Amino acid sequence: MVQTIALTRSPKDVEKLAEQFKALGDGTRLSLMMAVAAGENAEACVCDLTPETGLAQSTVSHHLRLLVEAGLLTRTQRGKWAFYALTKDAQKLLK
Amino acid sequence: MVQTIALTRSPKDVEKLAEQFKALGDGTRLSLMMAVAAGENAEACVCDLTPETGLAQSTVSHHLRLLVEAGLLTRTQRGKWAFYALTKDAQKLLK
DNA sequence: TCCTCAAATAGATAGATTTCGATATGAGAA
DNA sequence: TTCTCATATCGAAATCTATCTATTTGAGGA
Repeated sequence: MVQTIALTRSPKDVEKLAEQFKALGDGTRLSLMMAVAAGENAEACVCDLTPETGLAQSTVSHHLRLLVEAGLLTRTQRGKWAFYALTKDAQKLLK
Repeated sequence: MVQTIALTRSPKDVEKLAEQFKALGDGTRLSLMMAVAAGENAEACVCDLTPETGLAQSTVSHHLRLLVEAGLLTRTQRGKWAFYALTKDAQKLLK
């Protein structure tokens, strides 16, 4: 029998884990996560992330919101800019 | 800077990884993966998996196909039954 | 206060996904 | 070969998702 994270979790946790996998299950969002992780101090603002994707700013904002809701990114407002950073959960799933 | 699997991969690999996360990003499929991992010899046939989900047999078959296509399950025909087991990739992502 | 700029939200649309019932395939038994 | 059973495939419906443009919000500077 193979030991997995999943096997140690309750049905509710399975849904949460599925939500996190789903959030990572999109090329654009996975690239955003990589860009955040690669950023200075392991964080990045929307202004830096948007050009890298080639998508509209509103689309990037939408994807970042999904990642925050899934518990994979944190959002911090500093001046006019919003900075995103990986959560512990994200580091665990991506390491 | 946070070290991640993702950061070590090429754009093509990122798409493959995103596909695998996407496959795991559904409660039904994640539960199927858990059921397979928990099965005897870490494998299970559709006949065992279908009742657990409460879904139609054709729906379960469809989800299993997606998991195979993503490289997370293998399929082996033995007699009339099809047995599914986790791949190395799946064990890595779920451990 | 008023302007500017970064980011979020709203609303719309094209395309993808989940699910089902019905049918087809394919392996072993008779 | 013909029957049965496990699984896969087909076709359709409802729902969800990714993306855009346009607009709004909200923070700092003038």
